[in-house]
Amino acid sequence: MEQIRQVMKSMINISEEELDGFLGQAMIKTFKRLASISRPNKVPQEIYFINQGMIRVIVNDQKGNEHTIHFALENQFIADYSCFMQKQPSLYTLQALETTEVVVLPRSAIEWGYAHLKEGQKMGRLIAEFYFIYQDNRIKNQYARTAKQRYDSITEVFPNIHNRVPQHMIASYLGITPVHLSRLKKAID
Amino acid sequence: MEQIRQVMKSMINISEEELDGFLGQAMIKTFKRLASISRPNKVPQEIYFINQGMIRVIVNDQKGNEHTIHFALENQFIADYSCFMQKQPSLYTLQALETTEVVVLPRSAIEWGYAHLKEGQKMGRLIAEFYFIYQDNRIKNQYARTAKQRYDSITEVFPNIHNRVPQHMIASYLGITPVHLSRLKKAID
DNA sequence: TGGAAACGATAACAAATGTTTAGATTTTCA
DNA sequence: TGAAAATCTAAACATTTGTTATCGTTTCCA
Repeated sequence: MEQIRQVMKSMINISEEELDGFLGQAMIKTFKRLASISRPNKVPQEIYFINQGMIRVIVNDQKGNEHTIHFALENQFIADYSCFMQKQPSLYTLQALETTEVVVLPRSAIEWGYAHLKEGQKMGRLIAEFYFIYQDNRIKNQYARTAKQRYDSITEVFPNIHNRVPQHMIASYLGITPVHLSRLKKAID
Repeated sequence: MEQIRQVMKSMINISEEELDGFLGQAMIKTFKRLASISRPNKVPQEIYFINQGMIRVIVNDQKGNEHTIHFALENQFIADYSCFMQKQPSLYTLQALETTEVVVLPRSAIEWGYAHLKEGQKMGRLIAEFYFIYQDNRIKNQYARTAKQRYDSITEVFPNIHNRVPQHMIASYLGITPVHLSRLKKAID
């Protein structure tokens, strides 16, 4: 649990004792490539912290088509955070794209943290704000940039993604078809 | 300042004395229809709470086209929150769509709240989480729904919008042209 | 309150994007 | 390691969406 300790210490003032108390409620799990870490239709009860590997967040539309909402990388927290907070059935699938090791934080641990960590609320605020900024950027780019421009700058957000993720999943993330992405790459802007 | 008091009391445990201290640092401003409340290229130093009226959040692309990112309604907090937090020059314009009265919360008041209100951090967390959920929904819908479906359900998020906002601004929010929206409305799904 | 500007529908045409199919190459994993 | 599956490009065609222009109607505000 060394990685998550470092990340938490970089975000808030927290003692070793507090960290012990918090992480004592967590456990480590490993998922194989393409395994589902979380599935739709049940209320999410866990938040994950990625030690190693990579997670893809997927939503399915009515026609059954998969759309890639997000990629989560090492040292990041990930969950269907929206449904977790609202205690609603999830719409997302969390899928391991590689052999992936995560720290599992159950809801009870999160609630314990808000109640007992001196800066627990601040930690929650910072994580929410981090994802708010990420999403705000996404939405901004969706309006103000073309798919080609978003493709060309994708490594700013997901470094090394081209070596870790097949191109059709990047197309899915960009909201276009794989065929169209193949065309865009070839195009002279 | 009665409205913002009620909203804050509904979010956190806060005493009248704390509210007095916090709101003593705020002031009320009124903007005329189509006036700019905040402009791009300077670091946002204020967060607004809408007493009366309506605010449109706009981003401009390289070609100078306007895109409507968001509509903010009565009893909501609004700002270029992303740039406010990062202390970066804003990319957004905040425009009053009607005569609009706001409570202005300067950065110093926000920082004072985090430091001195017993549940100031929690208040910050709840606001960030509220907007996170809103954005998550937007992104989800962008992937899993057509523009027509998003148009048909827009009043779930912005009640009464059709009586308050011209259709071409709704098209702009949906990310399509006004001509195309006019076509979609007529189409039999 | 009256003239100017904004607004929304529509049509014709252009451009962007999706769909389907095929084929060559690479990757996976039993 | 070798057969099966996945991946990427390409082309032809279909569909969706954007662009431009026009024309009544409504709204705005000096």
